[in-house]
Formats: sequence, structure tokens, C-alpha cells
Amino acid sequence: MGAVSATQTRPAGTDTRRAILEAALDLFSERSFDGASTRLIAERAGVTQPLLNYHFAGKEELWRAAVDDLFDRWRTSVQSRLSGLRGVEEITIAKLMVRHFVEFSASNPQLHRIIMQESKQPGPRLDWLVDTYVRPLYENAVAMFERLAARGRLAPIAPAHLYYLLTGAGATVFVMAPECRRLTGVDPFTPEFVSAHADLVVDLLVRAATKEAT
Amino acid sequence: MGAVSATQTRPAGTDTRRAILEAALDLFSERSFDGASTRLIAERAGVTQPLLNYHFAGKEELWRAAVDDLFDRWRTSVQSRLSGLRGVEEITIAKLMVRHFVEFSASNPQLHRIIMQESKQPGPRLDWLVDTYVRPLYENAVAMFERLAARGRLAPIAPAHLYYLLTGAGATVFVMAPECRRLTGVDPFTPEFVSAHADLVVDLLVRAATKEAT
DNA sequence: GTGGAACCTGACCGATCGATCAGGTACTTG
DNA sequence: CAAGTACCTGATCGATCGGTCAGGTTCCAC
Repeated sequence: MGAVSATQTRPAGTDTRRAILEAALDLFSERSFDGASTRLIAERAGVTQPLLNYHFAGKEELWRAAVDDLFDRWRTSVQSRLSGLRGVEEITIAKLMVRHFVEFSASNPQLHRIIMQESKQPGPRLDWLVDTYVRPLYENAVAMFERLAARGRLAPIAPAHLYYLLTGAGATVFVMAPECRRLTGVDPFTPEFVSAHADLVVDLLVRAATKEAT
Repeated sequence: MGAVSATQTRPAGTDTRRAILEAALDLFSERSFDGASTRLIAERAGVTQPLLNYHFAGKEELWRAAVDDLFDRWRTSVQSRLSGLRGVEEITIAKLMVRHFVEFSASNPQLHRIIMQESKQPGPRLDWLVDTYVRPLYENAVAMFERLAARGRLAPIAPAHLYYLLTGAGATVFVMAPECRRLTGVDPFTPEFVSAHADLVVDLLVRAATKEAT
């Protein structure tokens, strides 16, 4: 009964899989691993709960698949942003990357929501997350810091400080968007807010480059 | 049987209540409201699970009591820090307050862990948290920004930006301490790290004061 | 048409969740 | 000593958790 969607030939399961992944990503990031029940994920995806165990081996596997999907978005967005920037000055690339990070954190607040959630306590999920995705990301940032320092554009700040300073300053307001709306009445996801916030964080990096004493 | 602790006269229940509150604060902040089971809280506090419902009306009440306790620590620590600072220059007080915030976030990472957890999705707990505790905190910060701006020491940055920039930059590394340890090998809770991080965040405020273009 | 793979569902499992309650111990009060 | 109150526990409740399983539908290959 009812209208049949076009091209219902084969990949019916692929669409379902994607719907499950997106629902899982939203709920895991908002309510944490324990707080997101498989039944709730299934409901938001518009499927029944046993279907999650058909497409994924279990809740833990579903979580990993959702995180895989999320970091895939990050990877491809960085690649497309960096393409065609050979030979551009290092400080310019750094500024573009910081801005891109802020904008991605606004478009995909799930990224830092999940990272922050798992980072609060040790455990196998944090180990996997750090070893698989966060460490490469961190080492890219450190390499960027070192290239800037080698060109004399950056004061010798320990990379751990600078990394958490920039990521915290750039992503927190989007992680806490519901609070921001209720607290200040401002929606942080508007293009104007995102752009202004990116300006501030880029400024933060630039001014760290000319550090002197307090 | 066994040795009886001194002064077991009356306040046996008061100590138990405190033990429950501290266990609840740790577990709520690390594992989120849903992820912290009442049995786990009771186990860490060294009591049985039904005792939680004797001292508190329910899980939600226990959460609120733990948050009350946490913000009490913040309030008293700020009061003692500000005492005896009448007449001190505004920018100096601002720098001291930012430094105090970073140090408190290091001593009590539960504060921002809980705030960040609840801020990710709307709901009655976020409403209560914002209306009861976060909004006064935010308005104090905004008032401080405005006093600085009135003295010409601060560029006209929208308070929402500056607030989340400073809190994010100052607290994130302590919220994510387990990740920081695994990722960088550095323990962010050492006095040296806390002090260096506070320097950076204070610097962030000071340099925002002399803003020009990017 | 027949077999089989892919996709999906209702019913149900043991485990764990927050919460309740009757009962028990320890101490104060009269 | 008796009554009362504060503090605490074992047993157990219904609800919900993640996961399993038999069975059903749909579509392609032969």
C-alpha cells in the first residue's frame, strides 16, 4: 500500500544503515554511551530495535561505526580544504585550519561531544578513540605548531597547553549550544556567530605567536 | 564488633551523607546522570543502595544535592579569594578571577564535567542548573567584562563569545584529563601545569583587551 | 517456478535499573 | 527499664536494559 519510493531495487538496507548511524551519533553524543538506549536509537531511526543487532554486532560496535563515520567526515572535509594550498605560507595554512576546525565543530558538534564524554574517564572506548583517531589529529596539530615555531612565528608553548587551549576555546560553545541558547538567548549555530567565534580563535593563535610576558 | 571510631555519639549519618554526596559527584560527573547507577554510587560510598533513598528523596534529588554541594565550594572559594581586594584595580581583579577559575577547574573538574554533560541537550536538569547556578555566574562574568570595557581595557567583544572562549580554554583540559594523560603523557593536575595553563588563559584575556584587526 | 540470500519484525531471555518496605540496631529521652 | 527516634539493611517490586531467535517478506539468480 501507499506510494513506493523510486529505486527501491536493492540498496534498501544501505539507507537504513545510514539512518541508524545518524540516529546513533546524535543520541550517543547528547546522552552518552550509557544514556542512549538501543530502543531509543531505533525509534529515532524509524526502525525496530532488533534491526540494530542485524546491521551491527552490538551496541559497542554500533558506537564504533558511528564514530568511524564521524571522523570520516572530518578527514574528507580537511582534505578538500587543504587541496590546492601547496606553497601557501605556513601561518596562513594554520589560520585556515583553525578556522576550519571551528566551522566543523559548529556543523558537527557531535565530534567534541563524544570525545569529551569518553575523555572524562579511562576505559577501552577512550583507549580506542585516542589510539585510532585523536592521536593522529593531535600529532598533526603538534607538527603544525612546530612548523610555525621553526619559522619564528610561535612562542615555545608546550603543545599540550596550546592544543587544549585552541580546541577548548573553539568547540566548547557548540558542544554546549543548548545551554548557550538558554543562558544568553543567542543561537551559536548562526553563520554570523560561527564566523565571529572563528575570528576570535584565529586571533588567539596569532597572538600566541607574538608572546611576551604578562 | 571491632574498634569504634571516636565521637560516634550522634553525627554518624552526617558523615555517611557526605560520603554519598562525594561518590555521587564523582560518578555523575564522570559517567553522566544515566550512566551512574545508584548501586555504583552506594558501593563507592561504602554503603548499601537503599540508604541513598533514606538520605535523599530519589536519584534526581541526589543529583541536585551533589550539584548544590559543588557550587557551594565554588561560592565560598570565590568569596575568600575576593576578600580584602576592595579598591584594587579592575584589571587586576579580573586577572585574579580568571586565574582562580582555572585553578578551581583543576581542583574540581566535576564542575565543568557536569555542566557540559547537561548542557548538551535541553531538559529539566539543564533548566534548573542554568537558572539556579550558571546564570548568576554568567552575569558576574558579563559585569566584569563591562567594567573592563568601561575603563577602555577591553574591546567590544560580545559577552557570549568571551565567556565560552575563556571557560572553554580554561576548563577543557581538566575535564578531559584522562585523555590528556593518555594522549600527551602529561598529567594536567600537577601544580606546574595548572599554573602554566592559568598564565595562558589570563594572557588570553589581557590580549583581548588590546584587540585590533586580525 | 524454485532456492537462497538480504532485510526486517514480534516475542522473549536474563540482567540490571530506581525504588519500596518490613524489620533490625543503636542511641537518646523520659 | 520502656518508648521513641535516627540510621541502616536484605528482600523484592515492576520497568527497562542489551541481546537472541524463529519466522516472515522481498528480491535476484538459476
